[in-house]
Amino acid sequence: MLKRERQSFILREVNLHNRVLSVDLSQKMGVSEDTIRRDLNEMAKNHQLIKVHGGALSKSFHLSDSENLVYASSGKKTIAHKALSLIKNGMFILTTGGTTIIELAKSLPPELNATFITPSLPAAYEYIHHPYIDVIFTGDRISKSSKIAIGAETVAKIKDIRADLCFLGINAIDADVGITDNDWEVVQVKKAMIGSARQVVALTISEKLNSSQKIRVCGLDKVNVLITELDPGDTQLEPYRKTGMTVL
Amino acid sequence: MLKRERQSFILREVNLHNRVLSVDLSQKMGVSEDTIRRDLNEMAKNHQLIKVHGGALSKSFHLSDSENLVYASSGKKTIAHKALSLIKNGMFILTTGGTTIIELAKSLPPELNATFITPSLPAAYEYIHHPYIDVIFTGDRISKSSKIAIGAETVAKIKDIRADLCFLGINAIDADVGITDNDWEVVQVKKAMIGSARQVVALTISEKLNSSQKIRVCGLDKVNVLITELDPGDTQLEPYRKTGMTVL
DNA sequence: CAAAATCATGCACAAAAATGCAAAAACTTG
DNA sequence: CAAGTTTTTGCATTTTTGTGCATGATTTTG
Repeated sequence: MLKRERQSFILREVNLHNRVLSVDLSQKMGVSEDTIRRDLNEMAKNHQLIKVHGGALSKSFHLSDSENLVYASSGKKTIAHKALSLIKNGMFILTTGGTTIIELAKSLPPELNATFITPSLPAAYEYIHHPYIDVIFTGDRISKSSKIAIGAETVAKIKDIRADLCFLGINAIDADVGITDNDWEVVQVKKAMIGSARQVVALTISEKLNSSQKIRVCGLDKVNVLITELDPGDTQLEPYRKTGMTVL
Repeated sequence: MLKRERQSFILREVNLHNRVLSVDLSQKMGVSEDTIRRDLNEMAKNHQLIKVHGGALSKSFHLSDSENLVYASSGKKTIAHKALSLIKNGMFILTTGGTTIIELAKSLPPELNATFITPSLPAAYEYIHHPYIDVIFTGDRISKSSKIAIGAETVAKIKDIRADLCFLGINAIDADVGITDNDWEVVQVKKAMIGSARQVVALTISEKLNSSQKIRVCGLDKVNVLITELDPGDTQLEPYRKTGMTVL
């Protein structure tokens, strides 16, 4: 059994049962527990599941608000603040989900009047609490792990839209490889969003710069603006500035 | 049971009941009280709950000035509890939004495995946090006032469904007039939901009995079950029992 | 204040994880 | 396809983590 096969089996298993034990997996596939542990650690780093002592839990398992809160912190606030400058009244704006985008949603000024379109349930939930913003939620079936709507209908609906702006919360970005992610369905949705917007804005904390995942979302040529918590002149951003995109 | 699972269960339990006793938890999960104590201490350090002698309290219990809130929602908790008895594994369940339904969503047992279909954004947001439940959100444009999806597409989507159960959070009910509401668009959606379910369950606090609004949703002949916080034998419910519906 | 319940602490033991290392498998590349 | 390189895997060893139990301290309650 190849590593890839094994990992995709693990992913199926964990999403099906919501939890797996290293011992069980080791036995089921006839490899040592060490190997399973290494797989689980790798998959945890790719945000495919949550590693815990003794096994792993599905991403949809709700816990660690504290971790999320700590993790969000000031960097994401800085990013949100920079992103706000791009938003004008009357705009149609596509957004993904993700903690950075949620932070942005929470920072929207109360007098803003715009239409937000998103496949992310948590994002929609934030937007709906805003006094003026119109919210359009695309699609019906909602993926538990990513909490966004996925599938053909969502993609089709997004393709019917011509938005002014697309805010993309991203998982990994690299000057050569471009933007990558690790969930095929999510990538399909993101691709559709990129195709439907006049201007694409990528938001990310600097930690994710120069990293890459298994599935490609798009090349950097599609990205018009990159926003991180760093100073735009920071050397880490040099390779991205060179591609001609705006760096904020 | 893994440590994280246990803690997640505790969190759910404490948020649901506002307080937990170490002894109960220890028994429910078959671990020693020491372990529970250690969990509670750890969770307290992470600000997930408040540790007290003998158990723990919910954070929200302490934050919001309790008394009023708890009493106001205690009726709804009773209703939610009664409604739970109608839900079986594997069911397809349509629900509206509204505070009563949200209370129900929060009370769903963690091991439940069912599909919930709703046009309500807050309801979907609750369902998605549950470990097993599948969530389908109907429709795209979301009305700000009611926070539910409205319009032709939503109605069309609901009409394509054959659900086992429809939980209807209602605004006004009267033995003669039936169920009424005050938002035309919302009524259209509710009508579609009633038409798409094998069994219709109306949930309401007794306060709304014998009242009516401007727009009619349906007659009582369409309602199979009525749930209030009152005892089923209460005289206030007499007129409804007479129509032949089940009163819980 | 005294009995009962609850808690903190240290300890023991088992399960799981990290680490370093060598063998095996999978891939490059000429 | 064969030799060399990289990746993957299993094993032995050490460390860490999770759990229960005993003991004595502390808090609650009647």
